[in-house]
Amino acid sequence: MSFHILSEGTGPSALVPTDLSRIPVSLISVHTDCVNRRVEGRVVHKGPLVSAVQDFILKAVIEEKDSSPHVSSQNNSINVFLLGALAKKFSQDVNQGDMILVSGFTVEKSPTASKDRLHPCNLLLSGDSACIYVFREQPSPDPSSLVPSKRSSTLEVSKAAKAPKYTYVQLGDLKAGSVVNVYGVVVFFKQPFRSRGTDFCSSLKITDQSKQRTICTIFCDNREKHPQIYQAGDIVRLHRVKAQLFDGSINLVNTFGFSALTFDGAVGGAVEPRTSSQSFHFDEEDKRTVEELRSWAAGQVLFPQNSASIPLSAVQPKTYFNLTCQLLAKAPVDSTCTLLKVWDGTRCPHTLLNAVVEPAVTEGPTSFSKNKENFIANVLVFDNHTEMARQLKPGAFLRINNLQATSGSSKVLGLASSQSEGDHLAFYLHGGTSYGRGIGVLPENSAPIQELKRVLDSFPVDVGVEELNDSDLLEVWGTPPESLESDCSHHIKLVPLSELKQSNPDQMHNVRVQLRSYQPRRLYQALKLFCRKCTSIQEIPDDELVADVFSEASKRSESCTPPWWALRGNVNLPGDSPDRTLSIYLPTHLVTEGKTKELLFLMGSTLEETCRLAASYQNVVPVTSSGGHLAPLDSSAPFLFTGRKRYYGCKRCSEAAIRNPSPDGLGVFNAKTLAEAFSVQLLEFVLLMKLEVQDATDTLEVLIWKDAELFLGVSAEDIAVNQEAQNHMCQTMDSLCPPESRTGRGPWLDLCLKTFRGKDDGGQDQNYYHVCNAPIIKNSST
DNA sequence: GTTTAGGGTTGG
Repeated sequence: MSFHILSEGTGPSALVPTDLSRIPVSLISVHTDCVNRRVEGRVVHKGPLVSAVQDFILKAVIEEKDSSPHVSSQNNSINVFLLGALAKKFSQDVNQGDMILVSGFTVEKSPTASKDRLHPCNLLLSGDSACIYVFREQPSPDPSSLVPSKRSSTLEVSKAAKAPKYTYVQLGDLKAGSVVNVYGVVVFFKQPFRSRGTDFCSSLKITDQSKQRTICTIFCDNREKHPQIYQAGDIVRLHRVKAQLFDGSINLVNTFGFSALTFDGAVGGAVEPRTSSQSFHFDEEDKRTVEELRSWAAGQVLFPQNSASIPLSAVQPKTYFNLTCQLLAKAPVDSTCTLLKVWDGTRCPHTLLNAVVEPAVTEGPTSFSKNKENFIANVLVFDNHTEMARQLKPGAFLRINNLQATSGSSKVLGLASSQSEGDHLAFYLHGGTSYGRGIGVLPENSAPIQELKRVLDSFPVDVGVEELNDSDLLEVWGTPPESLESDCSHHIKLVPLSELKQSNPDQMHNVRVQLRSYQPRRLYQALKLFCRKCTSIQEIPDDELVADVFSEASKRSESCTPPWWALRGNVNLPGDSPDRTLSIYLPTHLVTEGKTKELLFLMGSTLEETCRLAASYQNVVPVTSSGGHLAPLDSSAPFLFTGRKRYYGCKRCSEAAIRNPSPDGLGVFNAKTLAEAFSVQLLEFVLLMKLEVQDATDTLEVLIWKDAELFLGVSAEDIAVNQEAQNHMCQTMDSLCPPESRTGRGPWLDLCLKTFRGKDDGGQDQNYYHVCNAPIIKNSST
């Protein structure tokens, strides 16, 4: 790799490689032989430097001076992707408007050509052969970095090399009819709502140092394109809005080419633009403008106190308020009303309405621990807001504006309450958009949600997850399900083992026993994979087999055209093999958002390399190629690595394919969302053990499965990755079955056992015994 | 090359 800056009027032309033959941008195709070729053009767009493990990525667009009138201008502009150190140098030293010469590039098909209307190919610059020369009229601010040079004879440097410059109008200077760019502090806003036309409409009132308050009405066909206002005090930058006179005052409406950036309004905070725009201009001057607006606003009273959101603990009856909260569950009540169960980690001092709804129509948990129940607020959402409510996913973080706290007996049609009539606070989001009524989904990384999460994270975790029921278990052992009373309890009479053995199947018994031995002795072998769909229990593929799958896949892997939603790049492996470079694919939207650690598709790696990379990414999906497309590995291999965790799919129930994944309601990718996107039936870790127990009368082999986790006090998933959990499991088993004793010096255990009929290996009917709730440990015996 | 809304509370 090499990188040179030449300024006008100086420098040895010897530095410029004259042996490279120039290829016009318009003639570049994927079949172009790129050896000893050069491309020249002006940088018309310079993207942000994006870091991905050890590799940086930067996207730029260069435009070649129109060489022939027959060439359409769209073929004169081409995307250039720079990787590694070159991307970093480019980011530091190249400005929009510079002329550059590149060589040592490769050409690939541009997956975004139809969208960005640029050249059908991309140039890729990475590795040793890649080379960039930068020609600039003005000397660089740092003269020491310049090569003394005279103007190169191989290039013409045009005079007009200015990046587009935006000017901003103060709100006090708006003239009706003009299309302008403005900055302003948000003093009031309405979340996007469906208009009677084709678009969503949002409304904001902004102000600036001119003290003029201006209403902006934004029409966009989807919610994401609207300014992402989280709270009053946010700062917006609007490009291409039209000033209009209405009712004697000037307002602003978006017009063609509209784009919006929004910033948090807190003085001293990072100036980070939020936007759905793929590319936008943002420089030091913009940063200054935001900071000036912030400090100006800090000294003003711009909006009423109640514009802020208040915690549930501060809600007063008969008031309207704004709430920042997390959605826990939701259920439709009727065609005009939806119930949202939300919390913010604080407890409302007033008794809250406790709405009880049909579990069948509830999305999210249908019951909560008694303690948590006290923190949950029921929000009834009416009319136009139910459409938004329908799209919400439990877990999402919300900002609900203009909730009404109604005290007194509240009767909601079709909604049962577990409480007798009385004073209970109910929260209503009435229909309409007056006073900014509406629901907004806030991303997890937003300032209001970061604050909310600090409160929620300190809340004690609920115990008890959805568990497998007994019919699942019976199916696993191929036993026909029959009606079973599941009221296993430790209160029923103790039965000696000898008597138990004589009893009929499908019965529940309580026994008091000691643990004589258990299998597997190597406890990690107790770890299995369970498919909820086909209810099969499967072995975890061993590393040797998985390593083979990776090595086979690596042989088949060849660089392929990235799917439309992804970009291709390389990654240098950290550690001991500096020359090892692997192909990676990153979802484009993550790259443009700078979220390059969240999800990576990795090609051609070994198992060991995949594990190493998984340490620095949140989600690593190993891929190979098939017919020029990304494809998953054989399903014996984990389809996903997150940190030390590996996730497997069920061979029988998956139809795996690599597709564009969407994050969950919180904007994050996890095993569940990825499995869904790739049609992978996720396997769960479970523990399966055989215990040999004894009492004074007999010995018996029993199976323990779903309660093994309770028994051992660890989760199967933790056992899979966590040495501490494994140690804990060993210690527990040692204490229940002391290794020096084969005769029962361990504690007595009260177990509930269920008998069922199954087939043994030889196909013979046999009684099996299953531990069907968490054993109670009695005092140590002698 | 521009329809939609045009802040300000019925209440379930």
